[in-house]
Amino acid sequence: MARYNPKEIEPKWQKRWEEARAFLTSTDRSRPKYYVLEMFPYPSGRIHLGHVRNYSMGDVVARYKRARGFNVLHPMGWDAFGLPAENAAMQTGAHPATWTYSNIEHMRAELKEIGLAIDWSREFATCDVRYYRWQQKLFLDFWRAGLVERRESYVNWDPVDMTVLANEQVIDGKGWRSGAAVERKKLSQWFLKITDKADDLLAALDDGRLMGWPDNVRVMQRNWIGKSKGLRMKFRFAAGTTPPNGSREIEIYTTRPDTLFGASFVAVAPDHPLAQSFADDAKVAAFIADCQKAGTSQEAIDKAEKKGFRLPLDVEHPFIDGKTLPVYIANFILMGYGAGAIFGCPAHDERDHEFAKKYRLDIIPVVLPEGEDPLTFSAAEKPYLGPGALYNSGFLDGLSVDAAVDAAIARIESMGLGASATQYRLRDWGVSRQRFWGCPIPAIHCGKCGVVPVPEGDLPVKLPDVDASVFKTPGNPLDRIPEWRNVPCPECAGPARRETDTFDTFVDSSWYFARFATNPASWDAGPVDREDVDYWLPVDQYIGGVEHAILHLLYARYFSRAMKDAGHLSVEEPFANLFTQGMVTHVTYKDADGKWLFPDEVVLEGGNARRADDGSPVTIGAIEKMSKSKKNVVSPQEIVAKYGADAIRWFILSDSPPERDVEWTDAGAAGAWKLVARIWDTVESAKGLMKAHDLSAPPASADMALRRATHAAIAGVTDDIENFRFNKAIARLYEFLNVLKRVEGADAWTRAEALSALVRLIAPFTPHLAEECWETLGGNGLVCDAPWPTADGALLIRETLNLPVQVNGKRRGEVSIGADADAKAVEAAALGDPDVRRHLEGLTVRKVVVVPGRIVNIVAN
RNA sequence: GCGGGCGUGGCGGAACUGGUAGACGCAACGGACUUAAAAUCCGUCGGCCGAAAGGCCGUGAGGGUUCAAAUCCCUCCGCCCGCACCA
Repeated sequence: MARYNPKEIEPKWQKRWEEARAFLTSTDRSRPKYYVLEMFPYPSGRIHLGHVRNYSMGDVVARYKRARGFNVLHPMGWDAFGLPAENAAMQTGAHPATWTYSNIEHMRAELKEIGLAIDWSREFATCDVRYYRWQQKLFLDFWRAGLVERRESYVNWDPVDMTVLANEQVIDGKGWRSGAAVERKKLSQWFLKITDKADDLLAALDDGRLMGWPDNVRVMQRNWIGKSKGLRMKFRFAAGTTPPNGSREIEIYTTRPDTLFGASFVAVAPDHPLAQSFADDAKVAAFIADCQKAGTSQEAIDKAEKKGFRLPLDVEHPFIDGKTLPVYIANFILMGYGAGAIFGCPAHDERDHEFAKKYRLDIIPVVLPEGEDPLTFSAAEKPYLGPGALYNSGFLDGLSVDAAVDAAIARIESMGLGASATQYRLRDWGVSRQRFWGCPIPAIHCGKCGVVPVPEGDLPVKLPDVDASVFKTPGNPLDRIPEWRNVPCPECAGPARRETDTFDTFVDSSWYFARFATNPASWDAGPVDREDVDYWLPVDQYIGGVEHAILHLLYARYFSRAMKDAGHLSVEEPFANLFTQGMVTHVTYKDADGKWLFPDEVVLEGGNARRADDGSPVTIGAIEKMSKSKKNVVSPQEIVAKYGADAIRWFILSDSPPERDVEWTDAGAAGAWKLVARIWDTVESAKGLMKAHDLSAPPASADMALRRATHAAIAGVTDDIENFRFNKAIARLYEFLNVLKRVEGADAWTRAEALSALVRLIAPFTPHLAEECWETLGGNGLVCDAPWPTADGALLIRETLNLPVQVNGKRRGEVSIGADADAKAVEAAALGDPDVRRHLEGLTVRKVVVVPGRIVNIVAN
């Protein structure tokens, strides 16, 4: 018997697929469509096992759906703009484009080795002019449609990467890439008005449009959007107190207008115009500076004391004549949320309580918890946040919290002091980045005409050709290329300059799925082909890491809405079903000096580990996500070279449920390789068996036990793939294989049927092996074109059942009985079973529960 | 702090959503083949008692509902993820 050699067999079939153009997207629109998409990779240079897991899952779905007769779109491309290319340029002196495209070359070859059923004719990189020119066009469309805004704002400035970060890219006060402490800086920025769509982005999470999304992702997005309903209202300054800016009143936002009678102060953010208007006062300026200096890191926030600065201002209480409240600048008020100002009710808010205690302000309880005595109840020690009845509250007395909220809003509205308002935590999406390696924002700044869009006829705005040496200087090289930057104004033809900001790369990845859906023949005619995208979208199955639960997925959802508004799409939700897969983990190793070691620097012996070179002891550490810094990485190339792509695909899907983390182990990979060899041995000994039999109708002599196992495997694997339970599908295939081995004496026809099914069932997981087996057995054509096997329902129904019998809930015996036996017959059989009778000795049967087809329980005492 | 999730053999995990707990794989152990090893094949593999048949216990802990609980309810304990001064 020839040993299975993946090194020869896998490239052979990859070549055959390519020659047969097996995975080109069909234009046949008579069949139902199925669009499978995995989040496209950033071309960092190498494929890692996380990619392999992601793309293997998508490939199983794609191949399975093809076999089920769907017209499948399964594309691949590159999220190719971004900082690492510029960092590489700085370090190695290679131009970002050179670096990026050479990485793509390399990674494409690596992906092809995995044997993915991808239509490579639709491949593109987001840094291709052919792609990003249409992104510029989309932006101009959005601009025209009023979805774009340019405004001055404080931005999160990453001093190491020298760029602006979105709020979402600031993690614990640090830049998500550089890890540097983020600073605040005021800049003119381009914004996409995602908050205009906040309501619909939120509504779709719950109204059934995203039923195919995991709950946790929907929850995360809901929290991120952070809708709250409340009241925007004004407090008038008390007579004799006026701020330097001359304003008469201050606007605040609250979700607890019911607690207005418990108000004891008003506070504004350090950035608030009111606070800023006192900036000439050295003490105020010092306080504000102090607030801004305080880090935004997690630790800083946790430790930060509530601090306030008492302004020489008071406001009138809206409901209580003659009562005034002091006004503070407070460090815990955020300018970016609500009105950047609040009223404080210390009795019913944690932060206000802390603040009031520090500055000895009144703590007036106005909500009485049920069962408390109004005369003795106090919130002096800690604020009360729960429900109750209003008291100490004039016209609100006796109302519930909810009713009081409404009543207070109504009163403020009738007084002309404010109106109910909805607030979102979500901010508009700042898309400007001060980087070279991104899509240029198509705008021109003219001293006379202001900010002017680049005329569509002048698109694309291409990145200039630059020498790689320009990246040695920090900052944005686009600022330093006058011949690119200086252009005539498109409106007045006077001297003007180009926008030198480029788009956040999340813009690039917000519409790539629509581009893939467009036939490449139409790629130069527009961003998308309307007919194509209307046919293919939404993506039927999107697969990727949960780390994109908020940013990428929210932006893409927004972009679909914007594209719909601009007339490019018909769907607002781009991804009908989302699957978030777990990470690939591996044990970590450290040597005696505490240095991380690569797995291949370590030798394992029993439960111990030593260094491969000098034999010194190694500590086996935690199982963690594979990362370069911890060196617990295994390269897919090595595994492919050792065991082949099929084994790697099989193992990475077999060991854990796909949504959970999977631990990569050498033993597991070796086990998968054994499985490949085992299937091959089984098939090779049955060479030509399929060709020798007409499988359309079973002969009378067919082995029923094997036929049942075959059809149970078909039904089970089908169900498991449909439900993304790849680990269970694989377990069933092992079971089936075990049966196949046990019944080696079965007749040839039934064995042919079994193997024909087996090979098609493994094809989505181990496609090369499946092709080789299919050919060996004498199947027609390629197995990737073969129809999915169908289970014969009649063979799934057992004629006789083995029913367990319990006595008082404990299993005591088993009866074999016809599947059609009625409850009486089952009961009689159960009571007649010798094992059962033994356990019933001396007892009186009180009740017999028969669960049809499942179990019998006899209650006796 | 708020929100979400999870706890099952030595390990990854099954258990048809209340019906035989531990499928399948990995590891381990025993055996066959071999000069030997690798590979392969056969077998054992939750704990305790027992020679065996069999019995008792067992799904983080404790309680409850039910003929029947890993699954539902309550109270704890532990772990993971997301958000976090959002008024």
